Amino acid sequence: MLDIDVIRAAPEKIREMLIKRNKTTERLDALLEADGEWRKLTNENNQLRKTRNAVSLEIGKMPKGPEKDAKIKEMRGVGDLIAANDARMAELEAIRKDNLLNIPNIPADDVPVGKDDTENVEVKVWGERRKFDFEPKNHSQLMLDLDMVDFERATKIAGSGFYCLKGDGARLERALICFFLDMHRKQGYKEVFTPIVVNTAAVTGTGQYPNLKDDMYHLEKDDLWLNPTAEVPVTNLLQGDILTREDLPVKLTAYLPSFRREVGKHADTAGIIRVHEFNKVEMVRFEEPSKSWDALEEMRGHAEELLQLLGLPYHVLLLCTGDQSFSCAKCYDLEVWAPGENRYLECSSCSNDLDFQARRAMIKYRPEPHLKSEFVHTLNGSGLALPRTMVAVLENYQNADGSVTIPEVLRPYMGGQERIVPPETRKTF
RNA sequence: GUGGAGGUGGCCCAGCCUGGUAAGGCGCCAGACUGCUAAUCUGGUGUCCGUAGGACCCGGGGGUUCGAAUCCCUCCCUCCACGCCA
Repeated sequence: MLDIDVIRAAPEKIREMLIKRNKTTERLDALLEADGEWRKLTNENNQLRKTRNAVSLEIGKMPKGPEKDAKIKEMRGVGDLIAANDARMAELEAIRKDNLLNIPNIPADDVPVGKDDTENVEVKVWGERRKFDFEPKNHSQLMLDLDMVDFERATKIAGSGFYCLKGDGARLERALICFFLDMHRKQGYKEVFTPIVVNTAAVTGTGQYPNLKDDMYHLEKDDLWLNPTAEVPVTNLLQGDILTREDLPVKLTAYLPSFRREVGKHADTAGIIRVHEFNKVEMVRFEEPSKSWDALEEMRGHAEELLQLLGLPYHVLLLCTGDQSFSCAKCYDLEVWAPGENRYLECSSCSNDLDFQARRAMIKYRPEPHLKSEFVHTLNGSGLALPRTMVAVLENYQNADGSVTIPEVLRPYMGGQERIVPPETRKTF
């Protein structure tokens, strides 16, 4: 959520921003109109209340009689006027809030202007793409051949778009999670494990609600949402808090399942690249405003380190204005190379949201004990999304005989195992 | 789920029964004073509209009233006890 004062001061800058982001400006116009009328009525009601407060005090001291009755009657009329204004103001505030909550963050100055994902800018390429002397399989085939996954049975119990890992598939998943969390701990993040369902205040705080509400699973009876990304529960842990400067930076990491309805996105890929439920390890940071840009670069480095230690080639994209998500001011995507797919797969997004989420979730800090509290800056980055990392591991580390070599950094988490090999006999489990 | 207690500025807490427009303390800041960053005294320390000034704020929402922290309804949360339970 943007600062209404900033919008009032320079509405034309906000208009330009929306156009750069490839968004309409209707909401801005509606917001400004509602705000103008709201301010007018606010002043009007302030005057009416002032009168009523003074007269009410007099009434309390007056003796019974026609004079007192007349005053009471007069004040009853004033009360009606106030109530009428209040009703209109409530409407205006709802309009204002609805529009304010639906206006995206302002892209940082160094974010390239572009209409969609074709105009993102590649800022870094890391690693050598492996040259295969055989035709590399895609992950789906590998996982089936190695008996690591069962799509049908997952569909049976949950529907299409879900999958069940088994055997070395499940163990590799767990190894990756443990590796990511251990690395983030070394990088200075404190591990948390939060609830996987969150309330509407939480999804509003980080900006998924209302504009992405159709992509989240909603538990109607309890009005709760299934976690769409760990950014939501983890960032909102500090909802409503006022931190001290000594508290900052707060660096948290969490492993959490994430749920996406993926409405309108057809499953263009068989396998586990786009699914309704997937695991993700996330980094979330709360920073002093002056330090958030450095923190973004550092956090991106933390995510990159994981891919480097896994020995997976990747590149880094700086997202353009048209492809940026709603809440962020600047965002890098890390895409890992998947030779079986013959393309890059997005496995991390690292963004600085500035005070956009903090203003929604009321997360503040006091620069000094006597100074007024200010909003913190929030950042989040995946480190990393599991399914696509697993795809990259399997496809990059596959061998001609159909086996997969386990990257060295993961072996301690798999009891020293070095390879995943096809099963000798096929049994149900 | 049942019963009880509770939710008041950054923190603690009074006021509620009996409606009259939020007291006090701690912390922090400024000023005064004093050898002193200590003690003491004075003032400041929530949000909104704003030039002034004013309005609002007692967990959220609604109601009664000229006037609600206070009375009524409703929802949420916390603590304690009991119940149920992985």
